[in-house]
Amino acid sequence: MGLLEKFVTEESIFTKERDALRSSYLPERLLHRDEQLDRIAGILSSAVRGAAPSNVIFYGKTGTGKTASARFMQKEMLSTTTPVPVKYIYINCEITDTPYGVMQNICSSVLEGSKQTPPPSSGLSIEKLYEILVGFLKENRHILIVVLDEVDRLVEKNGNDILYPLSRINEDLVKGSSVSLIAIANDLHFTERLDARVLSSFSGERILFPPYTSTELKNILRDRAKLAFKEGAVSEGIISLCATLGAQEHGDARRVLDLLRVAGEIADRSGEKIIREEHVYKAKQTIESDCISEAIRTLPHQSKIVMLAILLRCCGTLQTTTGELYATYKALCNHTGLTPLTQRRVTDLITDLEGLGLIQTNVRSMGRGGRTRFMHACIPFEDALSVIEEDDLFKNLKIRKLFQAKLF
DNA sequence: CCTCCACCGGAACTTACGGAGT
DNA sequence: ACTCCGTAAGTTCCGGTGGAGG
Repeated sequence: MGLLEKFVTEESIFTKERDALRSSYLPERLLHRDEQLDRIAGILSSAVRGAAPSNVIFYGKTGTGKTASARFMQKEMLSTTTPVPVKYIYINCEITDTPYGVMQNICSSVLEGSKQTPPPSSGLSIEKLYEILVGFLKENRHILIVVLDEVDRLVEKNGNDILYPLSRINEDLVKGSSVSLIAIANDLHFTERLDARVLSSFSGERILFPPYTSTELKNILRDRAKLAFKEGAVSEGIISLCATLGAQEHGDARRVLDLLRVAGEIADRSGEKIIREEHVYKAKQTIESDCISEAIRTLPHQSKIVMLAILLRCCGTLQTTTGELYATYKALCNHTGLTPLTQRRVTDLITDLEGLGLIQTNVRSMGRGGRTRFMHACIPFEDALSVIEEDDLFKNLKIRKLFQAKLF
């Protein structure tokens, strides 16, 4: 029997619908989001009548159904006949995080199916792209609904550079064409960073997505489990365990679904017919350590060295300061042949590492001793070290020997 | 109350790069 | 061949800043 064959012949606990446990899966109906969907439908309904819907902000923490709701409305919208053609454009600003990228994305979607060639991925000015878009919308009546997911990222990086022109674009358009924005933000204080002029274009249309309660999470899990697993594979106890284990801090449906899916995969691989508690605990561990390894592995070289320096420094003393760290960092650069960055730049890398959850920092004043950032790694030393060692950059560097010899 | 340390962190500027248009 | 464009990464400059010690 071939290596893969046994996985085909062997009975799986999954049905063909195992994707129902992925956060990208769009169910027939979204549980516990009726109120939000009603309001969104109310706002977007003007598009169905051929008028411009107002701009709207969705806000709420991760895994509260914001993206799913936006996608859900997209499906609804596309299955409705409208007097004016409606284009629904989804942009994830985590991926497309530059003003040019957003503008190019919109233009390409709008020009899709027309004779005009879509604008290139670079080379033109943003004003040019704006002209292309306005020009097309003036000649062809269209209602555009642009979803900007993770918009916080875009605003954090570029301020109101792109949101401002987009929220004002209707002033340059003729009757019949319009552009409406759906901004999706994780940060509840997102609006504070917005320009007053941009904010006013959202005129109070804000929809809050509160965290799911544990009962709601269980309903969602049960709903999806029914699709993804064969009957009897998941007990009520497992549903409850996933709901509590996966959502300690807030009701994040994504994480809870991931947990059940991975637990299912673990059970499946060990050839069991039902998911047991130990599979869920194992899944939680797997997900966590995979996250950390992936975060470290994808770090750029310079950040890896900074991370390594923190690990080495913290191993003996539990925490370290920027000054100490920078000295170690420079020593490591010497050993690896990389040119060290300035301390200013390194502090930014430290901030990045904290953002990834790999380290924790806090600034503290020591009076005459100055003010500095104290930091410590919040991941297991050995795990992190072995991931870093995989990098070719450190092939010739005997990290462990250096560490023992205290060469930095 | 003032000083002064050792950094923090905002902002502007520089460099490098890939691509477009002419 | 040359200029212009946007973006990413990094540098330079510099005005803070919390609180122990004088």
